[in-house]
Amino acid sequence: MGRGKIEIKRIENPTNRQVTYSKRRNGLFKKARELTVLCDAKVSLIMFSNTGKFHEFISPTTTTKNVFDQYQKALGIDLWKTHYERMQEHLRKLREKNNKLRREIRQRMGEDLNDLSMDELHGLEQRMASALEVVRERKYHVIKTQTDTHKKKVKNLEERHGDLVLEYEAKCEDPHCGLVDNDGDYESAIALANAASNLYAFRLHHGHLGTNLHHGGGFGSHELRLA
Amino acid sequence: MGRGKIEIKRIENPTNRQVTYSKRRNGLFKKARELTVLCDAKVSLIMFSNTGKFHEFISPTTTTKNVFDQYQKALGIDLWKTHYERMQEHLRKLREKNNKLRREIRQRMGEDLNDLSMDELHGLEQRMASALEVVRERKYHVIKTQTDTHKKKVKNLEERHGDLVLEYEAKCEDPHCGLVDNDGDYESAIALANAASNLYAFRLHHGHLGTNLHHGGGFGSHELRLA
DNA sequence: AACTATTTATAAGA
DNA sequence: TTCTTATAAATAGTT
Repeated sequence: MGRGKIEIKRIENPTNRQVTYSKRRNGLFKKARELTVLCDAKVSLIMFSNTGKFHEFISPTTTTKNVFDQYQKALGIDLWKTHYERMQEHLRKLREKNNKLRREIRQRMGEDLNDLSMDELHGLEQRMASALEVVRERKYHVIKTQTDTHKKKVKNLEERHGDLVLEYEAKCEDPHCGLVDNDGDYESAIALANAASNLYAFRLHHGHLGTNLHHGGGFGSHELRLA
Repeated sequence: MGRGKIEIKRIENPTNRQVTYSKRRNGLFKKARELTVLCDAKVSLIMFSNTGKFHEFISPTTTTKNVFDQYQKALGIDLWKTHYERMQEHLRKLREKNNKLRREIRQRMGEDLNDLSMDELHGLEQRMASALEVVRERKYHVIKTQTDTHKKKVKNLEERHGDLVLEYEAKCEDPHCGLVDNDGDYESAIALANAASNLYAFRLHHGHLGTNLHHGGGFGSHELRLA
């Protein structure tokens, strides 16, 4: 229909093709609209030109989603079925695993034991006992580490204290020491004395702790008290 | 285009409408096909007649699902978004919960303890210990129930045995008993004798078990051996 | 379903 | 793109 008849095959001239696309697209839309009105039908017409341009016609009495849902129902298929099903399967497996984990945990918390046979109970008990042992060992390790650190600090401080005391005594025996000779400054001597007495108190306090730690079984009793 | 011009409005005559629908539908399909070929375009044409009949045209170079995916991409929407999103959210939550459960269980199995503080370790230990106690009690309960059942069975059998023995002895003291009087049938006497001796063996065997169970501390030692 | 008189769509040109 | 117009195609009403 036009000045000349044309063969129905791809139009090679791009401009021509584009023009024809535009004209015929409008014709198609018009026909679709007419069909919708004349025959009370629902029409969905979606088009993509070869350049990717998108156009659509949808009957005013419906929506594209609606047509799609109806389309799938009419064909008895679900185009996103595999996608959904994979998700559902994933969900199902996760839920199952979750339930197993819950059960395991409940049993390890002392619940849900009624269904367990003697052997199962026995196995559970052994596993729990050995796990408990691991936890206790870990706790012991943490205590020991902390204590060792503490011990080192104390040792270090004691040494520094000893040095200070020696130094202090040396100073006192020194002929320059004492109130007779006031060449040294008074305040610094006071500070030194204070420092020494503070350190002594510190030594007493930590010495006590240290002694306790040196006795065998110290950790054991510690653990028992903490357990 | 036809013998007369028609107004574009719903055709009230159903037959007429149906005929027009059929004719124009074909025309639309033909035009869609021509557009596909001439302009190298992708066309999806879905139609539902007012009677619910479904027809579609789809360019041979694509699929309906494809057109729909492209359609959604072109519009930047996802018609099934909410559905998907709810599923994804569900999945995410389940996975999260799963991980928490795994961690809890691993810790109760004595793994993954390094990140735990002293207090956490202590709490875990206590929880595990008390759960272990529950499991042990349950096991004790199962043992006790089984043993009680057993005991009852033994008692029952012993009583029945006693009755049989009495009955048997009574029969032997009976004047009809013995080889002198052969009124009774020989085979049944043999059978009775066999039954009695079997029962005696049974009594000895189970009597031993029963004795063991009657002693105090039986359960305790039982438990220790099984633990 | 055909037929066909008419209307409508559109190819080519401007 | 849009308009024009000669011509091809579609189709309303009829058989």
